[in-house]
Amino acid sequence: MGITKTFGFSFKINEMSDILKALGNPARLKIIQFLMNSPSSACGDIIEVLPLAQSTVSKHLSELKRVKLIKGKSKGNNIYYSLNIKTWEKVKDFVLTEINLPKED
Amino acid sequence: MGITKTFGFSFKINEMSDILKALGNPARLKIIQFLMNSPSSACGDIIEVLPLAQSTVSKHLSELKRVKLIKGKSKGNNIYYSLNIKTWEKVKDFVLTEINLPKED
DNA sequence: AATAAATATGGTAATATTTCGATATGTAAA
DNA sequence: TTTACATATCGAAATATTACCATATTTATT
Repeated sequence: MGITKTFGFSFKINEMSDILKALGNPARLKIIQFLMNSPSSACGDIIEVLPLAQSTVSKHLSELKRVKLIKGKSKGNNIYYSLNIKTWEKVKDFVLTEINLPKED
Repeated sequence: MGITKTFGFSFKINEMSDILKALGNPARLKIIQFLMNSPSSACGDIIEVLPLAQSTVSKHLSELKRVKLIKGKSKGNNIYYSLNIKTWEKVKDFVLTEINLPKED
């Protein structure tokens, strides 16, 4: 089908998998990494570091905005993107605490 | 297209986004969570906790195996799956250190 | 108001993903 | 070696994703 079943899963699992899916793409992951190193970057600067067309990058930014991993602010002629720390912390918390490693290997 | 560009991205970004993509699905994320709480579970037990057909779960397990998030061991009539700690640690490291949060918000 | 610059959106083609039922394969037991 | 059980694979249909070009929108400047 191509349609992901969400019924029968907890809200938390669905929410987190949605965020992780957004991170599961080279372009989007690189955008996140870029924004970590260069907080509040103009859209144009992000486009520059990616090997993709402007319109493609724009769509990736939209997707990251949708899951609230980033936020954009208009300033003059540009839009400056920055990370949404809250969501990133959510990911960290999930990876670190929600899912606990067993003792053995 | 549906085809993800990997050319122009570092190996690390491509590798990590591949792993994160595998985690970015409710069924697969739940499998991981389940294996955290019940290390070394029989395939059948995993199938039981998911609202999906057996064949569908099998494919999700394959995908998790492909990115080395889990490993399976035959034992008698069953296959027991467990987490691949190394890969999970890789994810944790990436989230914690490769990507550093900026000070500001 | 016209122009320019930055970014988003629409349209579309190619490919990927998810799901299921049916079937195949493997593994142990009778 | 038949039977039963557990798991994987096949085949197919529906939908999703990614990418691009072309164009629209937005915002500031002239």
